[in-house]
Amino acid sequence: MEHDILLASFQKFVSLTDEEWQLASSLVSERTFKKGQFINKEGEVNRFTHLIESGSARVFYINSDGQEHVVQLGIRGWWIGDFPSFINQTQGMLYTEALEPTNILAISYENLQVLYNKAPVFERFFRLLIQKAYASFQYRVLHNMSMDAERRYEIFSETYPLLDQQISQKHIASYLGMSAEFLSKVKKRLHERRKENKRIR
Amino acid sequence: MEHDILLASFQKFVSLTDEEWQLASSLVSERTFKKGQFINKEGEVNRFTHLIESGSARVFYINSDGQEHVVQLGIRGWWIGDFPSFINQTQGMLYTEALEPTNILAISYENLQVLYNKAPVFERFFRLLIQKAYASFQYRVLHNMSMDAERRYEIFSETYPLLDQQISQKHIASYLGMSAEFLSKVKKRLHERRKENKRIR
DNA sequence: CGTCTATTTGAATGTACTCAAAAGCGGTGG
DNA sequence: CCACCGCTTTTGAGTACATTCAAATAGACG
Repeated sequence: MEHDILLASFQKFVSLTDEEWQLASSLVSERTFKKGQFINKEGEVNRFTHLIESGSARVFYINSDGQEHVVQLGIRGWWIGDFPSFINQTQGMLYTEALEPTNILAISYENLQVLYNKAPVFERFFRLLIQKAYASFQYRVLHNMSMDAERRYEIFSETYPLLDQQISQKHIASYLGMSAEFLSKVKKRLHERRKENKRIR
Repeated sequence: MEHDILLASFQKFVSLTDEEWQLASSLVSERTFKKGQFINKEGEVNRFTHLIESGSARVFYINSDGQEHVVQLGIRGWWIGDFPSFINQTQGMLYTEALEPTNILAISYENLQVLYNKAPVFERFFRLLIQKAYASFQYRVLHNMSMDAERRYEIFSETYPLLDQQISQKHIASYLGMSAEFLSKVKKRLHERRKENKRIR
């Protein structure tokens, strides 16, 4: 089916009638990005919210010293972007970049208002999606604040094995709040520990 | 006026008719907490959202090692609590504690639904409030990720001088993601730097 | 195949933490 | 009103976790 990943995403939170699905489907556009291309940039108002159909992307922040900090990672099925900017239609602080050839389903802010007005079920869906994003973000921050680098990576790789496979360690390191070199060392320690455990058993 | 801090808070985002204000005012309850008393605890569903009328409070997280991490601080005029828990009516991860004798205006989740249904302007208000909370939280996390301890405190004390005055350094240190001892050293360094600058001028 | 980027590894460094002790401050009761 | 108690803040010494820099290796892409 066309846009089946979008339907699947909706169905995680709500159920739709055929008409509702047709409506949503008609208001969605498809966008294709090359590796390294920006989906949006700092200072822009994020006019679209994006669902990844294929490929992967990262959302990141550049601080005053020019350092990049990854805020969010996404692969097929994940909604990505600067939520606060999109929701509030305010200037964003973040960049979103395709990490490989990436296909995206996009809904514009205007079309989303149309959806809200014609079918309240979508208001419910996006409210839930945003609430979940907020809660996940909070959860992640609490984890980062309270665990050391090794446990952060351990939990990440168990929670998101697909991300861990598909996305380069450089970006995962930044997402986890450590340098790329240090993640390399962390992984080495973990591997050695696992070998130890095998021998003991 | 009764509950004037609540009216002031509403008026930051929306304007209300007399009827709307009467309605809201009637659905608000007042709650008083002693120093050290918990407004809500981890594992509970946060049934109320709270606006501080007087006093102060902190929202914090206890990790698996028993360490506390302050997520939010509030004084008069601030809404506090575990937003994700209240919005989603799910089990919270956070504690909220009064830091001194504290008076709070509370709206229950049920009363909030009544408000939403009778006067859509409140739906707009709380959507904006939550969006702002999310955006602020994101902003703060990006700051914490990308600045060292000294700049974090410098920006905090400039942005929230009232918090800096009213709340103990122990909790501010935790909010800023550093130990209380280290914040003490940071402040000392800043004072010395300011003396230096005076001499040079 | 060659170039460019990502990853690994090691050494030196640094920022912030822990622990311990002293000093300061505020509240309470005798 | 003063003395004491408990909590917060300050200070110093030692330490640990993670960073930076540099160089070597591996891997991806045209």
